[in-house]
Amino acid sequence: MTTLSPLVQEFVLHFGEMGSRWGMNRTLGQIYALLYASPEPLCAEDITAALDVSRSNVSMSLRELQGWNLVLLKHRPGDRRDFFTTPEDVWQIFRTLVEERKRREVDPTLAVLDDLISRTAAGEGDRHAQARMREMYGLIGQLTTWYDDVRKLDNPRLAALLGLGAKVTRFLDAATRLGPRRRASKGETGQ
Amino acid sequence: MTTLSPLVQEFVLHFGEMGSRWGMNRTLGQIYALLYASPEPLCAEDITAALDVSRSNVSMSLRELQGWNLVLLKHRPGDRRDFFTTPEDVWQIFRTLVEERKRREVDPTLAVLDDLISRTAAGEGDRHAQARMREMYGLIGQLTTWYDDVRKLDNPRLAALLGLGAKVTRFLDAATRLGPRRRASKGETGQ
DNA sequence: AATTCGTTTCAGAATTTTCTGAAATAGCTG
DNA sequence: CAGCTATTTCAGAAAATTCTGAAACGAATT
Repeated sequence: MTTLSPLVQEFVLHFGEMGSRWGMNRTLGQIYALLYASPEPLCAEDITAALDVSRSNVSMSLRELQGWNLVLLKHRPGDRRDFFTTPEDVWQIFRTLVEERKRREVDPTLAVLDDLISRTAAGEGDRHAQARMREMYGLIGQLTTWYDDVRKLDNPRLAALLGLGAKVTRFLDAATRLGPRRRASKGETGQ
Repeated sequence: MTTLSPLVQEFVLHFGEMGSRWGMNRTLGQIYALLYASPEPLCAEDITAALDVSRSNVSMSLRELQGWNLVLLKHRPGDRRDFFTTPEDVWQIFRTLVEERKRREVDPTLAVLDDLISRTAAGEGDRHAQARMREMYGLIGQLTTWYDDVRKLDNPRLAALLGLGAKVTRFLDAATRLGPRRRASKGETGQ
């Protein structure tokens, strides 16, 4: 990793560390960061040199990152090597990331809950457990349908939604007739 | 794990597997699931028996789950053992979970980006890298301020926001004067 | 102050995940 | 098709994480 400027190097190392927390691994995070920060596409050999990891590791990681849609393949005329970049639009990257995490972290759970809830309960304990599972299923279901809606927004509208922030309550109150904001009463956490 | 009904057992095992994908580990996930599904609080010994993991592992994991605010300590009169449950309100659990992930996954990155952006660039490459970092910083910043706003909503209002789903565009268009929904034009991905 | 019951700590064992290097594969080019 | 260059695969090495058992600790009780 000797050819990188200290600035980029720190960026890359940080993403390496975060990689593990984001369901990737160190190399995946580092490669992504390197490509993200690089002004032009890099080939596998460049990456090997820059990060000082084995050529095969780079190859496997690039393949996986392509599976995540987080890196793109580019070709140069008269050069048969593969070059790689990250998508330009950070919003698109964000959408991809969320989509991917939903697929890996949420969907399987939803499927299991759906199955378990429909089983016939064997006793009082099961009955209670199923009630709890239904609560969880309901919550996750609401979140995912909301997400499915929001996901369809184009970038300007998504940005607008984010920009709205707290002001969204005004519309909510108007739309749902909850009336003006009350003090939290017993039984509501209020946050 | 012989004393659990098949239904609860499957639930527990699934959460064990998912645990790893959610930044926990298997035992953490299993204990949480067990407590979540259980009709009443359990003590550490109960958990050891139910999951067939070592007593010390249960102890450490309970401590960590308390750190995540995902399990609560309960006491019974005339019994000096500690008993544990999960918070009742699934919304609260969800809030906790998101908060915790933000703290672990987002905040550190934001701090690093903030630092790196303010450094003086050593060359053209650094200049480009910093521009990219600013893009990323801007996106994450927007997301977190939005989150900070939404987090303050009480449960009914949060539910209302979710219920709104796609209809939110109407308010957005009204609020931002973007005009009626257009076809995506060049430079917008549209999703 | 010794006993009992419950909890915590921590070194190292067991397991899982990640990474490497050597060999296989694939696809041009002359 | 022989010779290159670039890429991929995969068994096992290396590293990181998770788990255990034995011992320490703490606090109430006799």
